Amino acid sequence: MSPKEQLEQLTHGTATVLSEKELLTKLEKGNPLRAKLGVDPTAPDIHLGHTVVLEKLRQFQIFGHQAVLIIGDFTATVGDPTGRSSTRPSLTREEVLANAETYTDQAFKILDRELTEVVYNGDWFRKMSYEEVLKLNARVTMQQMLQREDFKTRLDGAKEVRLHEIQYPIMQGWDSVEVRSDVELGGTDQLFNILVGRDMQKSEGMEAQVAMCLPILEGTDGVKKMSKSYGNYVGVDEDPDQMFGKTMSVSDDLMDRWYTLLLGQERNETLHPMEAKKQLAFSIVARYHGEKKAKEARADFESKFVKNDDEAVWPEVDLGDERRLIASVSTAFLEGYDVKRSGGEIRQLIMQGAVQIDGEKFTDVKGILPQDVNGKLLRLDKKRRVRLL
RNA sequence: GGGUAGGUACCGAAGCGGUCAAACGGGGCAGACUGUAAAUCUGCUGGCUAUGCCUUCAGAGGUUCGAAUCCUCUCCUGCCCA
Repeated sequence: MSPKEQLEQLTHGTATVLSEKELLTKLEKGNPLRAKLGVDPTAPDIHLGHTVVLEKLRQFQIFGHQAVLIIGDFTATVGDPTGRSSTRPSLTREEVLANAETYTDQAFKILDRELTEVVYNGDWFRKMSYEEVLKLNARVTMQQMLQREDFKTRLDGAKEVRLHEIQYPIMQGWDSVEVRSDVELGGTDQLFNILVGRDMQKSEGMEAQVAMCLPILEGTDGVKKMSKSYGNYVGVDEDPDQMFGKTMSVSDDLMDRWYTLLLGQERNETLHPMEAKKQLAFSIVARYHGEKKAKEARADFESKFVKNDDEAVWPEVDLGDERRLIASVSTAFLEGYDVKRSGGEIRQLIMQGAVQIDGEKFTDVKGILPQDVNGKLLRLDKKRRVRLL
């Protein structure tokens, strides 16, 4: 493939590339590029948001370039302030290392393990002396740091900004020097950090890396970026049914975003939106679990929510001798869905008629279930039911 | 270091001696409607063995019949000054 063709494919789907011209020049040299991606194992699970950039890195691999995955075991203990409205909690080293392991395992669902160079930035940062740290700090001005939107809003909004937080971009930048990256990938929110990397490399007499930013994927709520801490994520490790279900719950607008960012294609406007969404959900599940599981997930979804099929498979819960409504619903949530609901929440569900058996609503908070419930479906809310034993 | 304003439920923000489990907004959850969409309407949103009981208004003490509200000390943050 010619450098020009590569350039075209590599930049496809990106939000910003600084600069395409530099990237082309690098490609024209004919050597494999070192493509860097830094990840902070602050949470162990990789979700669809991460996959946007991971898939891009995978593309570099396919084209014969060297993927360099930096595990920010050191930076994670600081916490990336990017886009944050408050200081991140610091993680202990143990937590970080544990997270790192599950993280890489999941990342290799997308990347080729054999072709990926994995490094830990603690390897160089832990050895650094204060003197060296100062030297790095001298290369960035306070003004540059303060230009950042996230810091500015926090300062204006009288929110604290801790000094260690401004170290983050500096450290990320230094990573680029250590791994001698030619390109650094990241979300658009990483642009500033990646640019610091360019400065760092230049002042070390290296050729500056190209910054390649990918769009940020919104989470299931359709507003905030997908993130574990916002609880709006779909993890690549989630079971097929959940993946399918979560995708089905997104808004139509968001579906379009997911189509372009995750599948790299546009949604078929001639289809009914729901059908289009089912296809999206199918593709996502198939990518991480295979076509077979995806088909099953779709069939399962349809029997549960479209056909309202009595034969559908629901979690099974044994109530034992318990027949009091509140207690029964509580154990159903806990054992069937691993969800803790307080008595108050359950009372609400009951009063509003969410709790039903065979279409019969139980609206009395002090109510009691019939003695013989064996095999019956207990409806907990719109989306959840359990089969009683 | 000095001055000053503050720390209230998931978040923002009222309350400034009893009627406060704490207004209001956002978020969240649920019901109706639907396509597990959007919009809209409605209800709920500290916990419980629940016409009552228990734990909350930064923390620890204290005053009072009674405190989120008053006093003392401690911790934390903003702003101004140095």
